[in-house]
Amino acid sequence: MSKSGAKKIQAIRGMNDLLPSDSPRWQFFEAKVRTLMQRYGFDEIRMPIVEQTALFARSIGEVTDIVEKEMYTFEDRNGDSLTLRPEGTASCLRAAMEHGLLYNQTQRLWYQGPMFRHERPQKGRYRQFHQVGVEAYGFDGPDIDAEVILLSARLWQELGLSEHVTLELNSLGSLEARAAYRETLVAYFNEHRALLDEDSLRRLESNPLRILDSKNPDMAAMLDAAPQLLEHLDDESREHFEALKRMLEAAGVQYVINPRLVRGLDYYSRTVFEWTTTALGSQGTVCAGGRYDGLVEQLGGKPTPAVGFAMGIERLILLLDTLALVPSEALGGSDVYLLALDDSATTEALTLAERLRSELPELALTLHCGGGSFKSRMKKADKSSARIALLLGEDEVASGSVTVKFLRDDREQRQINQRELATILPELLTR
RNA sequence: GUGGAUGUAGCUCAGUGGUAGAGCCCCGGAUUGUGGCUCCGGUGGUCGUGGGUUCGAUCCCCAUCAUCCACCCCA
Repeated sequence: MSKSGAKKIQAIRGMNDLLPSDSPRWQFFEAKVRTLMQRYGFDEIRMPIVEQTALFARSIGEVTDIVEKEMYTFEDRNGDSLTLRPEGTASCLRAAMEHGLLYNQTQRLWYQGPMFRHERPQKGRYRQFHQVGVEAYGFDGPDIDAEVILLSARLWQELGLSEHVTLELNSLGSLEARAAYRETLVAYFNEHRALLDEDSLRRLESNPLRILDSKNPDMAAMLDAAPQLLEHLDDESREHFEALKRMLEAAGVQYVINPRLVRGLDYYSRTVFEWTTTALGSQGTVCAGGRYDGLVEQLGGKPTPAVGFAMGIERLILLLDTLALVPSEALGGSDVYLLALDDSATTEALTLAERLRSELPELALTLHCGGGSFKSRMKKADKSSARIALLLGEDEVASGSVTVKFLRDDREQRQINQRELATILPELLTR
């Protein structure tokens, strides 16, 4: 509260602080992801948050909502148009191409970090949000499609989410087949123009496939009778899709074919998929991706097949939270709280803490700082997650010992020689 | 960009046209070196911001900002 009356500065709308009480679940999630990627042979890549605006315009599609109205775009001091990345696929591909990672070789990459889209925030949707992305380059068969889907399925399993998410699957066909289907569809919609709502009329120009996704009940019958994407696939895409389905079945992964699953970004072709949940309100997609075989060429590289997906970390954490799936032992905190009984032993407490940290590198020890009454020091020990409090008073200093008090178990406290602490403390903590 | 709801203590929320309260939290004490339970006391708010009506507004009116939810779109 300032007396000056100056306006409070707050965080930008839709950009959230991650508070100390939140970060343990993020770390829990991130640790799961990191080891999983390693187990599947995917290597981490890190890209800048800012790119040339043209990268996104050329990859995501000029007429998509993201590019048209959701990007944080600004001019650099030298007049270049720069953009805060709205997604990771384009950046990842740019980096891989720029450093020759696609030259005569395949790549399996993953990344994690903030993305930016200027949308109205709501539950599970923020202007700065975080994604984990997975991209595989140079594989054209359905095995890699299955592999990345299985990777995601295993993550749900490890997080305890399997029962709460559904895999939706579709194929968009080759870019040529998709373009042909698009014309058929536009012709159909034009025949039934009178039934289209305002949004759909707009999409008829921009992205007619998305009309299939409409939730408007008045259009349901007309949409049901519309030409089906899956019936207009080219033979190669059809075989690819059938093979993928067989592989998923062999691996025991359940899926639902959703012929209206289209994905919003222009670069997708063939396989597209989404993992959805009903537990998060209207932002039900927690992970989505697919194939984008044409994108490398579109960005000026040699034709290179590619497949990938991105998951929304906020949404997944929200889901873990609502389902109470973050184990309490993952919540971190200290093992031991070391306190001087009064100010006379402050220095001894400090040096003892340092000695223990040298002798027991695995130990999480919080040293009481800031004085206060003995009672308040004990209260802080209690508030901490520590199972053991180490007390250091005049008597202990005089005898070179420390009092060990158990804060969570019904055990007698005891006095231990400071020199024996490093060997005894780990035992006391495991029992 | 559109619609709806909500802004009172650090948090969760009551409340009234006569300048505010509870619970939790925090601090101190009951208990000179022993936390959690209990009891007592205390700190903390220009009632989102700006304007209007009024003798007087936290309350009524207008505007604005923010948050949440939904639409759109997306992870």
